[in-house]
Amino acid sequence: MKKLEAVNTCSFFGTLNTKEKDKLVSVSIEKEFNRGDTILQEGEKSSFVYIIVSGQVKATRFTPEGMELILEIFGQCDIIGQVSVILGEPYYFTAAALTPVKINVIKKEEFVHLVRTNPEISGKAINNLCLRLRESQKKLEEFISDKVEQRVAKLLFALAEKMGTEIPFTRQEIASMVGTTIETAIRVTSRFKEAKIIKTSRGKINIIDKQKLSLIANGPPINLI
Amino acid sequence: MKKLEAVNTCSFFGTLNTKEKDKLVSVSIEKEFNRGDTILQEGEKSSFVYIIVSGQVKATRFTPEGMELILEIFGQCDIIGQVSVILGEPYYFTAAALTPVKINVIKKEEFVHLVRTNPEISGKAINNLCLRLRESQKKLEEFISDKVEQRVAKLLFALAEKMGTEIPFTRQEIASMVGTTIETAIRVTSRFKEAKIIKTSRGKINIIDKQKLSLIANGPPINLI
DNA sequence: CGCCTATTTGAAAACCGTCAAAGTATGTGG
DNA sequence: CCACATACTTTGACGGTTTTCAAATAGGCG
Repeated sequence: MKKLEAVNTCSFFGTLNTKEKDKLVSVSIEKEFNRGDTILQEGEKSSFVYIIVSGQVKATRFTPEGMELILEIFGQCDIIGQVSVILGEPYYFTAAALTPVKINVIKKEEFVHLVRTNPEISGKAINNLCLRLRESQKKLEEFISDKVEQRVAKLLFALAEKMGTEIPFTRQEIASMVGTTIETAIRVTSRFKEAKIIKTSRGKINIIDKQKLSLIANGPPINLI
Repeated sequence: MKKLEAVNTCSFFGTLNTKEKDKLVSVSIEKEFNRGDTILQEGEKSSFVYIIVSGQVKATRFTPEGMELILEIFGQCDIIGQVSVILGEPYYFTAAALTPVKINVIKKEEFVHLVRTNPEISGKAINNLCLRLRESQKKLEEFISDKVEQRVAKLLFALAEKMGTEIPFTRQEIASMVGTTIETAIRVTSRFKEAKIIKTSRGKINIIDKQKLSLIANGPPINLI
């Protein structure tokens, strides 16, 4: 009964009764992915939702010019493909594993039915969508009012809050999250390193001075040199 | 029974039975606003949702540097304040009437109860949130991959689709919708005018050549001069 | 007519993307 | 254990787009 793992772990399904959980488990398939694996691809017909049991997943889109944009990072209990399934459109982004990932796959019809018939679940879905909408709107505002340096500082600060002071992303991924090029991301992080705010190594960043980071993120531009 | 107007007009409430509609009407208050009036203010406690019966409303935020950003334009049947009410946070933006507006005001508790107990309504809410999330994510991508000229072209094209070829916005509002300054908005629209794509007058823009607009919006940069 | 707001234009500077080239860690196979 | 391949990181120079600051013009309304 390994599949119960997701159902029991995820707050999203916490309120189901035993019978409902059993049904959910019976219609779901468990899959595993390694770092880098593609879970679903932009443009594919959206026939399944994917519930993350463990691990992290990035949702990316590629602009016509080939620039990667990371829209969201999903973690435990997040549901991937929900919006596309509900809107009846092809998957909007490509989802790829950032770490080894365990996932429960549920058929579109089962998921929709579950959301339709279970008020607790639809309530959770509404909450979740509200949070994501806010996040997206906040990012929009950041793009308009912040320089790249501030955006990177905000990102690193938020990631540090969420996953600890060691941040396992490449400069390219940092760039894709703040919507810039790898070169500028490197130049910005290099300045942070100069200022002893972070330490860098291949594929990861360690936060040393979170306070200074939040100063840069929120305050006016600060002269780092 | 004027208040029934909103309830009957809005697809959001179309599936309620008579008794439910009556209840909704009994707990809502009808209000009217003139262009420029503030309907709700960012930071206020979110105690009501506002259902637009007629007219248009802009949702704006001001960056710390005083730059205005128009997040969304709401129209008939849209619900303002929904996300803030559901998340239990203060209003996230300021809503101001773009035209004369009729609105039904509903208490937070009544609205939440309605969404919780009526599966049809929660379904509609989920749909609505999914659409808004997609919109927001698309805008994010635009900011990263498009120049101002393309963003303005996209905006004008979309507005023309939605409200006809006469677009009743000032250059400042155009600027706030695409996240730029009024000066660049003016420079871009002036170039469009040169190229006979639009005509401009104080506070409004008339679209002449929608096709060329969509070329600029989607295609590669085009030399206008 | 006079005032207020919206629009316009110019010039300089900031910020960031692009292109090109080189350096450096990590792992693999011999 | 070394050498090589690969991917990640770094740096410099240049140019294009957009912001900023400043000042002038024009439309609409009482």
